[in-house]
Order: sequence, then structure tokens, then C-alpha cells
Amino acid sequence: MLQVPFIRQNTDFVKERLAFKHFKELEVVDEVLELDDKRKKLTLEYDETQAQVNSLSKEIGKLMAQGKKEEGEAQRAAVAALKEKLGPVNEALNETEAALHNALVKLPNLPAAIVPAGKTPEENEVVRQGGKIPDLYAGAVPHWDLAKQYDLIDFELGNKITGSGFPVFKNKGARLQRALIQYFLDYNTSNGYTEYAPPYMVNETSAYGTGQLPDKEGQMYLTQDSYFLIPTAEVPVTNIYRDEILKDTDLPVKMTAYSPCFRREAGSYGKDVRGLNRVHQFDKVEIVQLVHPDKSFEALDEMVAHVEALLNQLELPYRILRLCGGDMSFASAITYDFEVYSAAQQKWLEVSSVSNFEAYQSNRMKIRFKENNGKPQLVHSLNGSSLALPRILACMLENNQTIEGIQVPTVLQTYYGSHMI
RNA sequence: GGUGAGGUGCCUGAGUGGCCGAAAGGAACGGUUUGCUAAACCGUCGUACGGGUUAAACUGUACCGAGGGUUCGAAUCCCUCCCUCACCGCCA
Repeated sequence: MLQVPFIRQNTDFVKERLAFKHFKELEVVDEVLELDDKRKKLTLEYDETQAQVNSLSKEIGKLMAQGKKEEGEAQRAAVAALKEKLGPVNEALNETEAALHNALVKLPNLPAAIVPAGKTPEENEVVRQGGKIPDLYAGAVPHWDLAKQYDLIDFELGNKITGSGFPVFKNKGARLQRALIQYFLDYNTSNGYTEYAPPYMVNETSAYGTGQLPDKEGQMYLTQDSYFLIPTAEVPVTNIYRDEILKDTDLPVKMTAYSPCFRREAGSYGKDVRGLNRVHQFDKVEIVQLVHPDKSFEALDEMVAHVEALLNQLELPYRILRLCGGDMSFASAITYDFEVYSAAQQKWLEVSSVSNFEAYQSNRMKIRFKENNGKPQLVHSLNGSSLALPRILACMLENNQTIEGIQVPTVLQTYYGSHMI
């Protein structure tokens, strides 16, 4: 969440940036400031009164010890009077703090300066395009047909076992998927990321920390024990450092993790969900960084280059989009989406999203660091997919299909064990 | 699922009503000494929110799992909840 002192000092700027993100309830900004004023006033009143109570109580202790009972009794009455006043003040203070917090979490992160204006996905800015869009032979088909033809993925079977959106990978399909995961993790760790295998369920606090809660509970599966199935490894991995104060020399923290991701995507059935395009359970390898606030844009560029290198090595045609203000996620200050071109569907599919959250997540999670003997400051957090498996797989199958079979990119051949499916 | 124990600062761990934001040890950091390393010695070593200041200094309040209660006064007593650990049962 945003920091109140910053909002206070840059009120107009905050409103302007929020409007840029097409956030409607700008009055919440003023509400935050009013509640913060109220909070300060009540805090002062409470503290001063409590200070009197404390000092009187100490005196009573001494008087009693000295056997001066009458004086002690008189003081007790004084304390009782103060405490009568204190109750309502305390109650008002608690209410105000809760209200302030509720208002504060309504405010999304501010878009960074270089975020393009716009509201819809059509207004996202294409930053770069790379790789070659293949000319497919006349009989080329979409991946769901290839999946059947080569016996790689069984969508019907998933319906039987669980429901729609839970594909079953089999044979070479399962193997290819495993090869990709292995390859991604190896690539990440060789670039300084520490590998984690996190829990696939998280508690409410963790879901809140990365911004899934409040609001987006509908997008997650909730278990009987009130744990959420993770929608991305970002959630458990970023929470590793929740409530920690790092040393500046610990930064940057670079983490990577493979995990399945579970998404309810309620009400999203329709044309775009065929095959692997949108499913309820999919695999993904994620990268997360916690960095010094001065370095987060540098880190962002590094992560973008990292993901781009992966796509180049996989020989997939891709483009990088800088999301416009209105299309960015709630907690993000800037986001780059990576899309690969699915030649048989003739469609761009999102396979990665790399974001800088600046201090928005770390403020919620209280992930901080200390420089020398300075005060704790919030780190900046970033994350990105490297990469989401199903669409990569879909694209790879479609783009690499030939009459003889499906070609496996060079970089994957040792992992997969063959050059052809 | 059953039974028992327990949650104190970066860690270990003392503390059962006022002198406790909290002993002691360890770790870490700074320094002295040393040819280097080690050892030894000295010092520093919580967080949040207020007040104050150009900034500090200084100062108030809160925090010993969370929330409530008793009391003039709570880490310490009471209640509720959460969590962890151990053993048994079941099981990969």
C-alpha cells in the first residue's frame, strides 16, 4: 500500500497518478489524510493521558510502600477519573486506525512515469518484437489438435477426473513440460536466483501480503482449512521475507520457484479458453527480486532482458508490451507483458508479466532493510514469470509443427531427450 | 484424530504483580591490541506511532503469539482465539 507521509506531501501528484490508472474513487485520498489527522490527534490525547496514569501509578506504589495509605487512596481516585476519559479515546483511536487502514488498502499503486496513458489492452505499447513468425504448411493445426494427434494432452480426461480447465499431460507432452520446467529453473539459478520449492497453499496473511486479498478472493481456490491454493508462486515466495529486516548487504535477494498455479477465473468461459489458452491449473516458474529502492528499475530491466533471453533461446516469436495505466494490476507501478505468437491460432498469447511493485507490496508485508545504522526502509519488490508453461507449450507445438513431426528447440533437446516429437 | 508441553528481542534463554523494553550468553557490527588469522578487551546492538528539531539530541505511548478482562499498576493473574512442538494413532 501507499505510504501516508508520501500521500500527504504529494497529494495532487498522487491523485493525478491514480487518475492516470483510471482509479475512480479519488476522494479516498482525502479520506486517508483526514483519518490520519484524526489518528494523530487521538494518539496525542491518548498518550498524554496514559502518561499521567503511568506516573500516578508509580507514585501510588511508592506511597503504599511507605505506608501512606490516605495519600495513596486519593491518587487512586485521580487515576480512576483519568481512565474514565481514556476508554472512549482508545476506542475512537482503534476505530480510526482501522478506518485508515481500510481506506489505504483501497488505493492501488501509482503508475511509474514511463507508463503509457490508456485504459484498455489495445492501448498497451509494443516496446519490442523479436523472433520469427513462421510460415506454417497448409495442413497446420492449433495445439489442441496436435495434442490429440500426438497424444500429448488429454483435455477430456481432465474433465472426467476434475472438470474443465484441468488438462492431463501424458507421454511426450508430460515429458516436454518437465523439460521446460527443468530448463527454466536451471537458467534462473545460473543467473543468480536461489531456487525454492514453496508450499502450494498459503494462509490469509500471505495472500494479503502480495495483494490477492482483500478483493480477489474469488480468483483463488479456498480449502476447508481456510488455506488458499496459490495462483502463482509469487505469493509464497515473496512472503518468505515478510516481517523481516534485512541488511543492505543482503540485497538484492533473487529467488526462483516452480509451482503449479490455481486460478478459478470465474465467469471467463468463452472463445479464448480453448485448449491450453486458459486453464484452472497450470505450471509456471517464477522469479522474484527484493532490491534497494534506488535499484528497482535497473532490476526491472534485468528481469525483462532475462525473460527475453529465454524466449530467444526457445526460438519463439514474441513481443514485449508496456502496459498502459488502465491495464496494469492493482499493486504494480509498471508492468511488461510478454506475448508469444501462436501461429496456428494467429493470436498473441501472454506468457509472462514482469512488474515492479516498488514499495507497495513491501509496505504491506513489512519487508525492510537497514543501511549501516540507519532506520529501516522498505525494499522494492519485483516479480515475473519465467515462464508460464501451457501457452509456451501451445505456441511451441503450433509454430514448430512440420509434416514430419514437431521440432524441439535446440536448447531443450538435451532436457527433452530428442530433437523431434 | 487423542494426549501433553509451550509461544519473551537476530538466536539460546531468565524473568510469576511496581525497581522489566526486559538479566545472561551467543551471533552481528564498530574499535583497541596483534606480523596475519584466532583469541582477548571496550563499545554498539529492537520496532511502531506521536511530540520535538533544518536534521539530530531529547521525549511520550505501545509492543514479551493475537484479542479481551482483573488491578492504582500486567511479560507476570483470568478468559477466548491462533500457532508451534513432543508422544500416540493413521498414512505418503
